[in-house]
This record gives sequence, structure tokens and C-alpha cells, in this order.
Amino acid sequence: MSNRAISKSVIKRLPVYLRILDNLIRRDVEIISSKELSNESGFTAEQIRKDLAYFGAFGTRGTGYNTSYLREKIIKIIGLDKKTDVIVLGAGHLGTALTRYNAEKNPYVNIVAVFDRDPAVIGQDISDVPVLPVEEAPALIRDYQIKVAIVTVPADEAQGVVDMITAAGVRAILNFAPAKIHVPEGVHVFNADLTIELQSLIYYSSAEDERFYRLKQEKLDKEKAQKS
Amino acid sequence: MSNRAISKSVIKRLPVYLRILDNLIRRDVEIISSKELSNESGFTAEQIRKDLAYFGAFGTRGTGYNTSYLREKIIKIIGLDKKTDVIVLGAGHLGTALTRYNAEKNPYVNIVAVFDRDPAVIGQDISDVPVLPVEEAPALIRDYQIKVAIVTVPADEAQGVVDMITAAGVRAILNFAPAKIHVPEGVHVFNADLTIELQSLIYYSSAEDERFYRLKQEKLDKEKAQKS
DNA sequence: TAGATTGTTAATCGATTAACAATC
DNA sequence: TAGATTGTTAATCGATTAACAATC
Repeated sequence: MSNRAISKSVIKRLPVYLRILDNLIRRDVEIISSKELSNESGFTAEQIRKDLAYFGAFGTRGTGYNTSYLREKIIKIIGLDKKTDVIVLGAGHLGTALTRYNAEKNPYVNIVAVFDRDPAVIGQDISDVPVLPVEEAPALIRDYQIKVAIVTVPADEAQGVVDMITAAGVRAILNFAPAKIHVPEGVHVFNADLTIELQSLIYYSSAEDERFYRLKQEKLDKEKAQKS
Repeated sequence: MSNRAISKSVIKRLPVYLRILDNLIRRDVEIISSKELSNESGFTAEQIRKDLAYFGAFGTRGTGYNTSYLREKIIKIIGLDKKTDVIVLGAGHLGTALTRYNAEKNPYVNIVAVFDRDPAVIGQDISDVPVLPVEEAPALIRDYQIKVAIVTVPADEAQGVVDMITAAGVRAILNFAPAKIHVPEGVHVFNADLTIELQSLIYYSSAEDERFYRLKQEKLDKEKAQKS
């Protein structure tokens, strides 16, 4: 019996399945096959079945999966069966956008507060979420036992903020700051580095094959030149 | 000689190397070893050397890599040697944040325009970038030969917008809409789905091991029950 | 020359895909 | 029972890591 941790790739697909199930249930679809889930998600049917099998047997052979039942199981697996308290660090445009979206549209989380150091925004509300001075973050983290934080502060402030919130008890960070942050053992960081996403996308935007073959050719030419 | 495309994992690490090199050059560091790059990036030295070797031999044995030279090479590889024109679809908080950040801080891209359908924002500027009516997007894409777009419209509008811009010539999309979008052959989509990131992070925020073993145990119990 | 570090080949590891028995 | 689809084991594929010769 393997007790190796489930891989991150698997965990990242679970919310995709959840969203599809939410949509299906809204359309009163009660049964779905792994084949159909594959069409909706873009992942293969085999992969979907294998992902789910890590956690149990949730389907019915010959029939498929009951959408409501599978949804509940996935919610339990991810840990979304109780609303998760989350704080946001940084009340800039990105922090505001994320606070709004999650406060208004994400039924699985509860945005408790946004923290900033700019007196001009402190005291305001974003979708009924208060903006508080950043110094108050540690106390609130301890009081509410906050485990999850979204960091949207500038790159040069990120490490300081992260040190502060991890010391206070935060265990999982969604980091939007374009900087590598260091965290204590046991704290999880997901980097949502939008500059890096955009730059790697640019690689694919132009004739990437031509560029590749050109570089490859240059390399071969150089090798040939050295031999002769 | 393999002419298989370079994997996406490799391409996604290149911008990380680029950022580190930018920082090193700012600090007047002229030479860096793969070992030191490993410390800065979190990737192993072997992996860094292998990534770079796909494109050529950019280092000096016994010494390391010249930061400026390597930077230039990586810029060429990604295709950042000329500023890339990019458009943004959706002038909400997220679209605004991304427009601002890239217009002001990202030297490798040129945000040409933001498109929205709300008359209240059309005609305004975001960091000197004009907000235009979304119907004008196809003409501008054709005129400027735009290949890269950032989509930040609501989920239910995403597919329509994507159909429009891909028909006009966009070949690479950074999609923030929480929806699966379908694109013609040859168009690249990177999903930056922040809800999914947040939900998978939540999995790691609480005692994921306990949860895993509990589910595993339930599964074993069920199997035992069936056998007896 | 001795020490250091690259570039590259081989070994390992892990994730995906294929196949199929189980079973509704 | 026949048809369908799951759950699981085995095979394949690809990416990472290890090892080391090349060479500055």
C-alpha cells in the first residue's frame, strides 16, 4: 500500500473536475461518464479515472459517475467542505480584483481581510471586506487561525510580508509577487507569476519552430566549424 | 538529431532565469555558475544546464556563464528581443491591474489597447493605454498584426471573445476566465485560472496527510466489508 | 598543471497511456 | 444476457537526476 503523497498534477486537476460538476449540476445532469468528463476538461478519460481512483471508487461500472455524489467527494478531498478563511496582502488593483472575485463569486472561500500599508486605502471596504493596516495581520492570523494567504504586494516587499505571515501561522501562500520567496519547512507556496506566464506564452506566439531550427542550425554550424 | 519540440516545462523556466539574470546584471555580477543559479531559482544545477543545452552552449567550462551574454541568448530564445505587442480583453480590476503592471514595469511587452464593452470605461486610459470598444478589436489585431492577447472577461463571455480574436489572427492567449476555451489548431492557450490555483492550494493548507490517510482507510474498510 | 564547472550521455524516476478484468 | 463503463494493473513515455568526460 503506497503512502506516497498524491502528486501536485493530480491535485491541480481536481478543481477542474469540480467546476465541471458544478456546471453539470446546474444543468440538472445527474450522470456523467469519464469519456464525457474528458470532453469537458481536455484531460483523457483514463487520467480522470486514475485521478479519482487515488481517493476511492466513486463511480458505477457500466453507468458512470453521479454528478452530485462525485462533487461532494471532490469537495471533501480538496478540503472545501467548510469555507476556508483567506486573507489578501496588498490592496492594489490585483489584490482588489482577487478580493472582489472571491468574495462575490467563490462560494468555497471566505475572504476575511485585505492588508495594505497605504493610509489612503486603509479603512475602506472591498466587496464588504475591510482593508486593514498590514501590522495588524499577525494578530488577525492568530485570532482567526488563518492558514491561507494571497500575496499581491510589490516584489521587494514580498519576502518581508511572507516572513511575517508565516511566523504568525500561515501555511499556504498564493504568491503573485514576481520574486522567489523563501518559506519555512511545511509551508506551501504556489507561484502565480503572471509575467512569467506571459513571457513563456510569447515564446509560442511566433514561429517557435523556425526559431528553434534556426538556433539548432547555428549550433550545428558552429560544431562543424570547430571540427574543420 | 531530435527535432521534437522543446517541452513546455523547459520554456516556463526560461523567464525565471531571465529575471534572475536581470537582477544580477543590475547588481553588476558578471559571471554566475549553474550552482548559484540553482540557489536563486530553486531548480537544480543539472536541470539548468540541461535546459540551456537545448539551445546551445552558452557557458565557459571551469568558469560559469557570463550574465549579459546568457541574458541576451535567453531573450532571443523566448523571442523578447523585440517588444511584443499585446492586447488586453476586459477592463475590470484584473484587466486594469495587468495592463498597468505590464505597461509600467514589463520592458519586454507593449500593451497596445484594452477592450471592453462598458461605455463607462471606453475612452479612458490605463497607464496611457486606451480603452476601446470590443467591436474594434478585430480591426486593430489585423492592423497591428497582434499575436498575443490577455483575456480577463467574465467566464460566459470568454468563448465569444476568443472566437473573435483568433479569427482576426491572435495566436497565443493568456486566459484568466474561469472557463475552458476552445481554439483553432495552432493557437496556444495558457490558463491562469486563479480559482483553480487557490482551490488546489487549499488542499495543501490543512493536514493533507491526515485527510489522505482517512480516505485511504475508508476505502480499505469498505473493501474489507465487501470481502466478509 | 590542478581545480572548477560546463555540456552531454546514461540511469532513474514518475506520470501518462493502454489494456482489460470486474461488474453494473 | 449483452453492452457499457469503471477501477486497476502493466507498458510506455518523458522528464529529472546522476555521472563524468571535455575543457576553461
